[in-house]
Amino acid sequence: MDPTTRAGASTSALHARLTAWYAAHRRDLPWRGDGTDAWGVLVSEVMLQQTPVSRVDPVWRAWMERWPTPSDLAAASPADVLVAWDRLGYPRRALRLRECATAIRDTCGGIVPDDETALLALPGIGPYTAAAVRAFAYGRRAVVLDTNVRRVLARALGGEALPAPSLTRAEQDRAAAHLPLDDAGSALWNVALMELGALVCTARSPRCDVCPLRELCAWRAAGHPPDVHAHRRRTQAWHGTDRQARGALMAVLRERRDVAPETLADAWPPPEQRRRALASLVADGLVVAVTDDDGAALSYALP
DNA sequence: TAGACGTGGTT
DNA sequence: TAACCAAGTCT
Repeated sequence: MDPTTRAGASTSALHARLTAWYAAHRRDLPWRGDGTDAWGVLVSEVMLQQTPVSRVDPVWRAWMERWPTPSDLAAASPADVLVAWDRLGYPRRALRLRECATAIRDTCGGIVPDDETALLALPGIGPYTAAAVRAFAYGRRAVVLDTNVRRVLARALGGEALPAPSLTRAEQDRAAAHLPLDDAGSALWNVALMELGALVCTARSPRCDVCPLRELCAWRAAGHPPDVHAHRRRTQAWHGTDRQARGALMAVLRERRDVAPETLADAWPPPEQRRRALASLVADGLVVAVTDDDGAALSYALP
């Protein structure tokens, strides 16, 4: 039996169980509705980058109501976009999404492209989001490898508790080898795999007892061995970091849009760290400084 | 390629 | 409580 046949047979058994489970347990997320076009899917994917579904849901609904097309968002001010982004986090994503909308309007005729090269050329769109738009918005065959899919495949096929810290070539090859060959089948495979990772095959407490793949799972067959990458994972510091300072300053600016330097001093007292955070926010285009003739800051505002 | 980049719920 | 984790991208 050649490798292609083996992979095909394995995929077939997994696919049948996975799709049956998905049909019964899929969530009715707003961006999965029939009324959602490619722009809506793209917006949802950018918002969902490193951000839980529950936080994205209300923001996405309001966003699509306000800016239903790329041209609508492109015409909005950065300040309005940042305020609407609210507390989704990583506010640079909001700015990039607006730049993405501008690029779609100016270079793609206002239509979200369906080919990988054009998608990857857009601001804020990387390998995952490009594949997700092709698969979920256009029903095309694409290797969708987000954190959920990586984890499910690492367990079911690789027998490991968790995937490596960063995406490997071997993982991409394995995912490609198991992807159904047809457009519709591959699109369903992708969304079902992702949903299983989100609802059952979770990072912390996987619900193996109700998993549709349990009889086929290599990790379960191996006795659930621990994560071999554990020693390489380092936790991200937060308290007292410049990152936390940036977040505190942006929270004030979202609320007031334009504030005196003293107001920001109240929001983040340590002067040197505040200066550093503000400088980086200005460099990122998230904040603008209004200065007098001597260059002293009179106020800070959203762009 | 490793590190930077928000925010808040869960364990 | 501190740490972990969430549909990644960019530099």
